[in-house]
Amino acid sequence: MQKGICPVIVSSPKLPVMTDVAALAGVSHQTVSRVLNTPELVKPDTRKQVLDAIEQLGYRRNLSARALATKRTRLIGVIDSGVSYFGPGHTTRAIEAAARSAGYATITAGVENAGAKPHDTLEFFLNHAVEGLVIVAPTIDVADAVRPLAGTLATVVIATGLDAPEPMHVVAVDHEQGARDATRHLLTLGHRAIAHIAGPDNWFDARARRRGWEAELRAAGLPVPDPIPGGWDARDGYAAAARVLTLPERPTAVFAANDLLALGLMRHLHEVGLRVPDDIAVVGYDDSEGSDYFTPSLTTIRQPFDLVGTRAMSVLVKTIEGGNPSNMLIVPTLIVRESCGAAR
Amino acid sequence: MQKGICPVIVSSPKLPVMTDVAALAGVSHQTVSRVLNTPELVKPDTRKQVLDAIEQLGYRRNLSARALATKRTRLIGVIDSGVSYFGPGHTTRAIEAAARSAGYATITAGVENAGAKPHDTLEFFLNHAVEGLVIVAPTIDVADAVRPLAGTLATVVIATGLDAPEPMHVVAVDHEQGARDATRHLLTLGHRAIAHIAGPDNWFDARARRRGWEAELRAAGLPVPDPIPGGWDARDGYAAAARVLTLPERPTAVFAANDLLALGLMRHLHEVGLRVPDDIAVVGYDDSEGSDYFTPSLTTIRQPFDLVGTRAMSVLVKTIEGGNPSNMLIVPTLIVRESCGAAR
DNA sequence: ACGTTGAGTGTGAGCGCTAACATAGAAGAC
DNA sequence: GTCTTCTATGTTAGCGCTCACACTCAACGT
Repeated sequence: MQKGICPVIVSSPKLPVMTDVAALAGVSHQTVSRVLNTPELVKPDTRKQVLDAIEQLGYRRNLSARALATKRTRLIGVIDSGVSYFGPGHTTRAIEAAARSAGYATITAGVENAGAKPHDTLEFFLNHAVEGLVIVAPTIDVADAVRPLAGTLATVVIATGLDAPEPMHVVAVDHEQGARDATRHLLTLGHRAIAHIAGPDNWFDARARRRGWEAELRAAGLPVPDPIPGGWDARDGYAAAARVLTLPERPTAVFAANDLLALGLMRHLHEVGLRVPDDIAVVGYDDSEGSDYFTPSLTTIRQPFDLVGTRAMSVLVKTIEGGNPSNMLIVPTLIVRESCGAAR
Repeated sequence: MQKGICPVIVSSPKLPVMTDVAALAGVSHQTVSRVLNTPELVKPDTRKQVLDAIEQLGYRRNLSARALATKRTRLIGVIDSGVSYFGPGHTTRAIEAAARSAGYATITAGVENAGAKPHDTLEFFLNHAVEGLVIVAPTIDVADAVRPLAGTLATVVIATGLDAPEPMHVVAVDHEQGARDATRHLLTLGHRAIAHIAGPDNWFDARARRRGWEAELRAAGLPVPDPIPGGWDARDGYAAAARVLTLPERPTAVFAANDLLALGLMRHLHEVGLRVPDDIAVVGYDDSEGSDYFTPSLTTIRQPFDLVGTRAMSVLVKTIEGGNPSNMLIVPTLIVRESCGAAR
């Protein structure tokens, strides 16, 4: 509540424009433009003159004018779930970094935010004339909303097992394989009754993990019980635990669709006096921060989030710039820790 | 490697522009502009004509042209740490949502990403002519890098205890108070030797939490030991545990600067056979996801991340649009759970 | 001597929008 | 009925950049 001089933001005298630079350097505005865009076409002496003038005036080019003239915004839209889950958050950051070094800026918007529908988010991006779209951690409805656009707008989806991937590009993390690895690990340890707590059924990732678990059980000639419906949160895992324990054939191991589910599950098991891994083995997914310090530390599946983000951008940029992006399946890795042991 | 028709992105016939809409509606382009910007100045009949034409053509206005003409980009830069910590991630999402409904788009960039220095990130935002800047979870060096700009660019920092806050605006979460609450809670339970595992010393938040702990101990007439240096990660908490246990006066309680530190600490205590809360009480900070399902569940301090984001945007928008933002101190709340009990 | 090349630079138009002003016509004042 | 006022709309000139093209001048071949 102090009284004082409020440093009002004075509208600066006038930002220098290209012709100002040109005048100072003694060249035409087009030469300045060339120095900025195709420096190799400008004689070194001239170039230096211009660069000095730019420096001296503190000139920055007006990207709006540039976008207007070139019809390219160099903007990329990133759609995420709007919830700060560990994995997607990580990937989004990697995308931003990769975009920036490729000369693009990202505008991010969460779907599910404040009741915003996927359609609104798309509308937002379209208004901003993004040149490409990355969809992180897609749900069915987001994918459906985006699909009609994918023919005209470069689009990359980060997901495995997307039905009808064309005309979207897919950067696939092989969650099905990750889930198989997790399940196989438990099989190798001698477990024969392995339950699964699933993620939200409208997420592609959750479905893929479920499919991997099913496939591996089937490959081992084991019956496949119904997965326990879950979500992504610890409380879902906690709630699912009760159902795990009342399954007709009491499982000796549980594969949870993410680490938080596993945490909630382990908490519940602890409360009812069951020990992990001695009584029930648990495997999570994501290698979330802290999972290595849970008690017991969590066996889990690690995804290379940075790589995923980098790949997504490289595919997107190639698509935008008319290349032919190669496909690549990113395989997550099993991290063995304390939460599973041999079956009794 | 399938051979097939690659659906090349055909450059669309031509996106409709304002004059196309005007022609169809039988008005001038300026009337179209008015319908979009100041609809109340247009006669309802005309307005409907125009709106119908817009609908029919699928017209979207070109924001680059608009920005060029108005000299306003309606872009806001968000600087975050570049690491997906729980709190900042949450806040960033809230900022995005709030910005969108205020008619702005956010471009986010992490500092610390891929060795990018704060200066580069700032350069990036300046090139994009952002109208405002929000700094989430600031470190000393980011604040220092931004300070010189704050006179000319609307800037909001989310932090308490920022030295020389002017001319930046500050949306303050009273972490000092939060830390005092945490510490007082332990004092009330009878603890007299309360250690602190601190966050990274170059984060304002970490410093504020430390100060709160110190202030509360001092107010209780207790000696203030040196805080144990930590970080934000579980492994830092784990490492700090060893130092906690070798403190001259063995603490009966520990206040950790965030939940992950607390988790790492508890893990270590568990390994050496100490029980929480019976042997040592622990309080965390942030109410991170999962902290309510740790074993034991973690007493912690919860911040209203969404509110913080919303407030930050409201202050920023007011600043941009020439208002006089009011200050407000956001107070976090203590969440009591299992990880602390009465001192022995 | 002449055209021919090509490297380096300049000129003018125009991207799609808004701001400022100009205009037309209806409504009201006297 | 004329003058003013107000409402609704049209006209013109940029915003700052890039594109397409025009130009200049040396170097070179014939």
